This record gives sequence, structure tokens and C-alpha cells, in this order.
Amino acid sequence: MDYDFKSIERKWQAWWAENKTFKVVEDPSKPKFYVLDMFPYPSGAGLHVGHPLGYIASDIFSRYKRLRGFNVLHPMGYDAFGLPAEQYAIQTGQHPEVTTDKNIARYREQMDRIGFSYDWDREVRTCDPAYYKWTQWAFLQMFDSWYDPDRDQARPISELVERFGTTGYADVTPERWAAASDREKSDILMNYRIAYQGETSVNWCEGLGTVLANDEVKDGLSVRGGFPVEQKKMTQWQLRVSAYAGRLLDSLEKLEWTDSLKEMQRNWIGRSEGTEMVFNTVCDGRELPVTIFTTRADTIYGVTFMVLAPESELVEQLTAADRKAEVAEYLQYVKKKTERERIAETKTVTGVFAGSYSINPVTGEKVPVWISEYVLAGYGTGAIMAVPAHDSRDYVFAKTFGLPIVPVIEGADVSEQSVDAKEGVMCNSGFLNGMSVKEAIEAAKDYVEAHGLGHRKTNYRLRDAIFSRQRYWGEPFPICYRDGIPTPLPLSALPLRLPEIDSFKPSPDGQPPLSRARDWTYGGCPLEKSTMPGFAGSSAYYLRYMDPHNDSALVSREADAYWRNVDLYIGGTEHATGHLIYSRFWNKFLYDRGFVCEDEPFRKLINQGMIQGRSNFVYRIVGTNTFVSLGLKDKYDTTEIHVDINLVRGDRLDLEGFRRWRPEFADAEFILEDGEYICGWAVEKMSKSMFNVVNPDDICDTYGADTLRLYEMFLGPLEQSKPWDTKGIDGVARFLKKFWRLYTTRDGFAVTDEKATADELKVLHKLIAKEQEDIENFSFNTTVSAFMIAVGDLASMDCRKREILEPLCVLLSPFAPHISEELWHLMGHDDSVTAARFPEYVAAYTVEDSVTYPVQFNGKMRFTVDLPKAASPAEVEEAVRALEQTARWVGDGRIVKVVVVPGRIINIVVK
RNA sequence: GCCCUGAUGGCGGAAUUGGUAGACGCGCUGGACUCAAAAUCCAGUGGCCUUUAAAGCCGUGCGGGUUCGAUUCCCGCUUGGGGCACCA
Repeated sequence: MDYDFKSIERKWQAWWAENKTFKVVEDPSKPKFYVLDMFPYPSGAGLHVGHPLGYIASDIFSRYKRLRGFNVLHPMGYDAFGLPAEQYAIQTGQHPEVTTDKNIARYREQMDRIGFSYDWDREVRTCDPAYYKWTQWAFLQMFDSWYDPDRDQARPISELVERFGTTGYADVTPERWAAASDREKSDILMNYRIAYQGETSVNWCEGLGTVLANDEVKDGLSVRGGFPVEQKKMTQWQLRVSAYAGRLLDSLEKLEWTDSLKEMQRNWIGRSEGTEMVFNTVCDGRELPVTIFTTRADTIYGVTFMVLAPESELVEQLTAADRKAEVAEYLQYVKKKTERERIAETKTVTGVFAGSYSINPVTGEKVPVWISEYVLAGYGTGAIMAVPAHDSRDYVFAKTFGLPIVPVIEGADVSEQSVDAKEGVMCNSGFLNGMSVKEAIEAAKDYVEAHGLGHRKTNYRLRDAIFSRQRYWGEPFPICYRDGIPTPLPLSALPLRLPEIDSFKPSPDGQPPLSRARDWTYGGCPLEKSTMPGFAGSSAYYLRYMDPHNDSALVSREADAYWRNVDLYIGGTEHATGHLIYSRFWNKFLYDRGFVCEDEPFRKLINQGMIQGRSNFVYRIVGTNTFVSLGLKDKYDTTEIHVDINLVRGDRLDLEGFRRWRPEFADAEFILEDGEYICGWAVEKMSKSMFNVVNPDDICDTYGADTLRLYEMFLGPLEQSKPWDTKGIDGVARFLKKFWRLYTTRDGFAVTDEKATADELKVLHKLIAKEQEDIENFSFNTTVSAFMIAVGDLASMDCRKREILEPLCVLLSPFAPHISEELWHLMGHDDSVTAARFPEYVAAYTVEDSVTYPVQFNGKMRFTVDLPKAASPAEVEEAVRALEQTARWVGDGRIVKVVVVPGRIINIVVK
């Protein structure tokens, strides 16, 4: 009876689908567990073996948790709005929906072959109107909310309106509010809404014809497509993510995420505690207050000039009449630069003198005001006090423009560079003299506040998220413009569906594609023409899985109260500063407004590593069509050429296949070693252009899905990047065959009802202990090893007993579900192996006997005893006494150290 | 420049709390079965010295340190990967 993985896998995949084996419903009698994969963007290229790594891990964990009696929510869906489908549509005219559907079908087919235990009844697609209705709904909720700093949470905007009308709030008095026109009221409220429209400097990408969020830009190029990005002032929809910066930072503490990922988010949020201080500034005889932000209030005596960001509103007012021409010229120069040029030229220092002077509020000293692009308008107040002696950027600027440098820390040598370190003792600093820098920072802050010169302030690097995209393939905004005033659509108008348009390009006059739609209006008012960005649909999808068919709420209170939040989230690190920030923000907002019961979406997060490709090379002798084998290539002048890994087996090239591969190689000649052509290799990203892509379908055809699953786990630690090498897969394929042969002989099924021996039980119990420990630690590779050892042991004992093999089958089922399901049914069960329960087997688990054995090494003795885990203190003491006696006798010497860890190991070291 | 991470045989990787480094798998070598091959099974496999064996020595990126004992802890480097980058 052979292991026919093909028919077994086909059979059980169909059976699971037919019986809806993995359908899950809320069940208060069982503890819940929510395991989530980051849903994929369905690209045209399909899946390669790297993609399912995380899905396999989460599937194993889900199946394991079910065995342990949890009610497991394990859904899957598609992040289906996005740029690639639209770019493709622009080129081919094909509707993005058509290509997206096609790609999704292919993804589904590929995933189904791997045997995942998803509840497909809960599938979501972000481009489905029934889904994006709730994305639009969330946007309207944000539009209808403001962030109340006193309560530190989002509140209905109506509360703010009420305050404006009664007590007044901030700079809006009841009188002003009452006198304001509708237009003015709308403008005022825009300054407070969580989702608001405002002019801001944006990342404009000409190549894509749209603006991009900060996390969609890298090194001055768009992440999608790699087009240059420039800064541009535009009116855009934005989300007030910055209001949540403090909470996003603080609640990182309680999350079980990796330190590196938390650190990435901390850096991205970028908290910095400092002081805002007012410098009165004189320009052409007029006096104006200029507020600056600094973390180094202690260096106030070292201020020798001020710098404004070129985009700062103060620039115009603080430019003296006789400097207008130079300043205008400089502003022009800055404006022309792209983001990329700015990055490339960080070393070159530019700036211009504004002609005005600030008065140091502490010393009364007058210092010149400059304008330079090294000060950013978007951070702090867009103005700084420059202390060249103790800030490297100010230092370079001062050196370039010949400004004075005044050190205020004892012994600081500023002849070559600034001294930025926050250490040393203050000097030249009046009341701060003699203090350490740390003391001085606090003393200076106190001084500033006591004298009314400013106040303590915490700033964040995190900016509001730009929420408009000038594209077609995204969620339309449920906003129309009534007399030009942005007005939300009523909830009954949702979903606002994407209109049909004739072309997906921007309109000839540079308007977004939606301007091509006929009658894009609501109640006679024009609708918003931009659409939402990719992260809109992915920010709350984990909530929708809880209640995917609900038409009256994003998620019902009952479903939300049961599933709460994601217990385990598996996905790549690339979303650290995008999706994972937006999702947390989005969730906190919904939490504030009482729509969900947890304030963090993802409790535990595991980042699976990338699976890299293993590329092969051939070496062509320059100017010829002759290829030389790896070992001989150094004797010639060669170029390295990627060769399709399907033409290579064990680094040996299939010569005929190579000649057939491409016309230009048809008459290739080879210089062989030992009669073979050996290829070079390297580990690289898995990609088509390197001819190293391995398709999971091929692996399923050749080895089966169970082998693929086991092998992906066996490759190495989940979180680590590692190369794929199909060569090694034979090991796990052999393991599964060996496993199969435990239950079967040539004649058929061969499991007996004999009583198991102590040795056989020990093998099983060791495996149970190991699997339990390893799976909870996500150490799946060592679990697979443990299975190999156990199966090897049982095979050598020729153990065919149900008492051992039935639990073994259950243990393996999370990893290799198809073969386990087959054997489970062969053993006489009618239900799925999924319905089996661990505790029954774990209860039978007993601890192995204690053993004592001395070991000699390096002229010293070590004595070790393994105690039962449940050993009592008295038993431990007894064991120590016995060991000490043995040690004295054998060692004939002094006991150096006794290490006792109850329940573990006792070590006695003797000299 | 700053932050995070990693570095162990020919390869992927094990190693609890500081306690026999190299589990498990691949590859390789030899053997069994076979006309032969595939498949399967058995044995060996870090390096050096040695005819062989035994024994010994060296070995976890490099250099120090702590310790009876270091892949593990501390200090200083080298290097791969990732993130941030004028954030005052």
C-alpha cells in the first residue's frame, strides 16, 4: 500500500470543502483564539514558495490550537485595491476588476492546494462594495469626530460645536461662532476633525499621477514603480494620526511584538521632549514673536543665530525690505528641488540671511535670522534657535556662513566639530554655570516656564496621513461639495460605488480619473474625485472577518465581544511603519467612539522571514559562446549569466536543455570538468529576472502539499530569512513515507490493538512534551526534527500499535493534515482529525525515570541527575546529598560549586 | 551617521538557566539488495597528526575579560541583513 499523496490530498481537500470542516461560529462554551495572516495583494505573478511560509505557520498554529480545544478564527481575504492593477489597466484598457478577479482566482487555487484550514465563508475583498461600505463608513465617523486633548480621545464633533456655541474653545468664542458663515464654520471644524481636508506639503509622484504617504516613499522614489517624488503644496484629505502619537507609542509596551519591530515604530513615531520658547524678533522696526522648539534649552547661552524653514509662514514677515530679492531667489531655488535631490545633497549647506534679528529671551542678546532648508516646516514650529557649538547641523551652517560659535560646556573643543553629547559641565551660561548638562536641561526648562518665556512640549515625528489618491482603483470618498463646502453623504447612501469610466488615465487637464465619470454627483452636488489609499481597506479588515456578512454594522457588538482582537498575527516586517501604524490608529479611533472593545488590534505579532532564491550561474568566456565550468572559470575572462534553475540539478547543468533554452545559446560550447558542467550559485531575492522562482504548485505535483508544508517549516527558524533549496526536500519526503509505512505494509493497513511497551510510550511522551513546548515558541523547525527522530525510533522498534500511532497521527496533523486525515480515517474514525483533542493524549503523559550518571572531562568531574519535573524539595535535597557523597568519593577532592535548579538539573563540580 | 539583527561543518540549521558543540536533514564516502538503475536499508562523515586504531591537539566571525567551565555573560573590533536619516 503505497503513499499516494496525490489522490490523498485531492480527496481530503474536497472532503474538507464539502463538509465545511473549518467553518467557525461564535461559541461561548469554548475559549476563542484568533489567528490572522496579513492578507495578500493578488498580483499577476501568482505565489512563489516564499509567500506561503507565514500562511503555513499560522495554519499549523491554528490547527494546533483547535486540537487544544480552542474555537479558532482563521480567515483569509484579499487586499484587492491598489496601484499595479490600475497601472495594468492604464496600459491595456482592461478594467482593474477583471484582472483582480483573475488574480484572486489563481491565488485561491494555489492556496487550496496547500491544504489551509481557512473558513472561506468569511473571505473579504477590499474592492467589494459590501466591504468598502464599511471603509467609507469609518471615514465618515472620522469626519464626524475630533480629538479632545483633555479626555485624550476622539469625541463626536457635535460636542465641539456645542462648546464653540456656549463656552467657546481655543480661539473660537461663542460670538465668533455665532457670526460665522457656513463656509467659515466648515473651515474652523476642519482644523479639528480626525478626517480633515487641508493644504499640506505632499509627496507628489508625477510618474503615478498621485500623492503618496510617507511610508509609500523610499529614498525619494515611490515604493510602487520607483518613480521620482517631489514636494508640492496641495489640498488633500488627511487623517489626524498625529493626535494618537502618544498613545500609539505608549501602548506598544503591552504588545507581544518583537523588539526590533517595536523599535521601528518608536523611531517612526519619534517622540522628543523639549521646550517651546518665544524669541521676539525685529524686522524693519516691527516686532514679532517667533516660537521655536528645542530639546537643548540648556544651551540657550550658546545661541548665535536663528533659522526658519523656507516654507515657514514667518518667512515673509521676517524678511527685511532690502533682503527681499535674495530671499525670493533662495525660496525659488528650494522649491525647484525634488525630494531625491534634497537627500542626495544633504552635505551641501544652503541658506540666506533674512535681514531681521531675534532677541534671546534669557540673555537679551540680538542674533541674526536666517532661512535654510535644513530646518523643516513640518516639525516643531518650523523655526529653531541655532547653537553651532553643540549641534552638528548648526555647526556646519555656521562654518559655511561665517557665524560665531560659542561653546557653553567646559572643555568642549569646537575647532573641528560640534560637541553634541549631552554630558559635561556648563560654562559661559549665567545661572546654569557649574551644572551638569542633564541638570541644566531641567533647570533651563524650569527657568523658561517660571519667567513666562515658554513651556515644556513633547513633539512627535509622526505626521498626519495623507488620505487622498488621484487614482481610480480605490474607495470613493462619501463626500460631496455643496456650494463648495465638503459635505458627508448620509449613511444610507453607502456604499458609494466606483463609477464606470472610459479610460483609467488622469483627465487631459490633470484631474483624477474619476473626473471622467459621467454624472459623478450626489443630490446635484459634485462628488469628491480622488479615492482612498491602499491602507484604507486594510486598516480594519481583521474586524470585518469577525462578522463579514453584517449589513448594518462593521462588526456586531456580540461578534466583537467574542473575538475581541487578533491573538496571533503573522506577516512581514515591511508593514512596520505603514499598515501596522494605520491599523492601530484606526482601531484606537473605533475604540474611542465605542465601536470595538479592544484598543489594540494585534496582541502578538510574528514576522516571518523572507525565503530567498538560490540562483545558478554559467560563465561565458568574453566574446565567445563558450561556457566554462565553475572550477575552471578563473583561467578565463568570463561574464556571469543567470541560468534558469530548472535546467540545473545539484548544480550540474543540463547541457541540451540549456541549448534549447534560448536561441542565442543553441550552438553553445562547454568546457567541462570531470565530464560535467558545474554551475555557480548565490542566494538572492526570489524573482523572475533571476530565473530562480520556485512555484509551490510544482512542489505539490512532485512531492505533495504535506511535504511542502513540512519542508517550509524545516528550513529554519520562522522569523529568519533563509534560502530555498529544493535539494533538501527529499529528507522530509522520506520522513513522510516512513511515517506512512508505520501504519501500512505492502498488503494494506496494519495497525494493531496490542498494548504498548514502556519504551514505545516513552518515545511518544517525549514527542508530546517537545511539540507542546516548541509550537508555543514558534520553533517549528525543531518540532519537525523531533517527529523525524520519533518516527525513526518507532520504525526501528517495528511499533504498529494503535495506542502509539493514533496519538502520533493527531500530533502530526497540524503539520501534515492530508496524510493524517487519511490515516485517521483508516483507523476507523468518521470525523475529521481536526475534531481530535489533545488533552486525552497529554493526560497519559508520564515523566520518564530519573537517571544518575557521572561524566569525566578536563580532569574535572561533573555529576548530573535528571529529576522528575514535579520533584518535591525533599526529593531534591535527598538527591543533592547523594550526589555530594558520590562526588567526594569519586572526585577525592573539594566541591567547587553546587548548582540546584528544582525540577531541572543538579550540577556538582569537583576540583 | 544613528537604531535593530545576525555570524556555528561542504550546505540549511540544533544546543534548556553558563555544563559532553555540531541534534535533525541535505550532500558526500563505503556497503547490502539488483543484470543494471531507481527506490529502500546499513555504516561513516568538523579539522589536524597517524598505515590503522587508540590517544591527543585545534575548533561556534576576530581580540581581550569574568568563570572550575563560555556558542551562551561583559568590553573592544570585523562583517552580512533590515530600518531611520537634516526631526532641532
